[in-house]
Amino acid sequence: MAEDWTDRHVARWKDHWLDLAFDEVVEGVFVRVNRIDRYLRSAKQRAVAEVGLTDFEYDTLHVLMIRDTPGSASPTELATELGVSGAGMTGRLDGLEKAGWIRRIPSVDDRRRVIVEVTRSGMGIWRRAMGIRGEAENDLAGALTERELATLNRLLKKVTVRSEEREA
Amino acid sequence: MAEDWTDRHVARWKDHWLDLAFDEVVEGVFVRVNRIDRYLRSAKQRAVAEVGLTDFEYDTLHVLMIRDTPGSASPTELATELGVSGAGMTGRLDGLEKAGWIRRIPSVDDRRRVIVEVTRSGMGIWRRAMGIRGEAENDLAGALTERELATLNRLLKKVTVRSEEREA
DNA sequence: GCCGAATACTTCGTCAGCGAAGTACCCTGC
DNA sequence: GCAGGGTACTTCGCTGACGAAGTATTCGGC
Repeated sequence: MAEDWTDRHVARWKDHWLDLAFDEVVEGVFVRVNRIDRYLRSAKQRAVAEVGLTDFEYDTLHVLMIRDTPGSASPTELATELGVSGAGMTGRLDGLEKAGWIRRIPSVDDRRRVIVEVTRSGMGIWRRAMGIRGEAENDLAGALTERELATLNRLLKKVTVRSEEREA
Repeated sequence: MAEDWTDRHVARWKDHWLDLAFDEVVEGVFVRVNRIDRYLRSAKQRAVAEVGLTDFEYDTLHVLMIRDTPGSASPTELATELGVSGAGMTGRLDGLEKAGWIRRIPSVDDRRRVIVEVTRSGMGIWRRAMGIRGEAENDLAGALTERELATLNRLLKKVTVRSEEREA
């Protein structure tokens, strides 16, 4: 197979930094993981721009939708899942609310709380972005056979399982 | 094997969003790629904080070092490789220069140009961060046998090759 | 049943980054 | 040999995010 960016990266590294010990295969795996993630991020950004959302507006709608209670959450929950500060969340929600994609509803049983709910139009625009985004993923996946995809998935899971052990 | 975050994500998705067609394995692969990348990003951030660098300071030193002419580049080259604007690069270099990790040298043969050069202390701090960062990668890689790692690398390369075709 | 601690969210001041405009310089064609 | 266009970097005004402080509400112990 022709060489990719990672091959060139690894080759260059070897030439210049012989003294910093590293395993070529390990380096290759994680650089490629990073390159794929980066590619999909930019594909996502294009999808999202196409329907008229910014990156962070989409992200916020996305975590709001893909949860046990789809389309409804507290600002704090969203902030945690998005890895964003409470203050940042307030700012995001202000924008989304003004655009009409979500609404804030004061909780009746605990008046400190606010419930964030997606609107019909918010759900619509998120779904359109999702569709375009899925195309890019399926296209990439097409580089592998079904058997290869299953193997890849199995091996990646071994890695994520360990990473989640480390996080715990 | 026990379930990971991605398994739960896929299961939840299936329950709530049957109508948005998607392939479980494809979704699994790319969500896991994202989870691994995210884990390594946060591991990197810890490594980098430990030696006293911010994320973007490390990134800048890093692209300055891992190139054909290690430790020397123009601001524009760095900006392109980091995906940052020219203005942003100026700001980063100001900080790095003040901290004594790089210096700006005016080019003699083209006085519009500036050459960014890493200093001895800049190289030292970058290397320390690299070492800690490498430990996290090797630890994750330990979840797989050498044979599995090689297979994973081969399959990932098939995917990156396609992504690079799409980018061209 | 009331006081102090905890919780949920917002406001405020600051920072890194962006795009656009500005400055300085080089190069090409006439 | 100089005018016009391009290049390399910096400055400027603005935006999204952060942490810390502020406001409002609930909870827990006595």
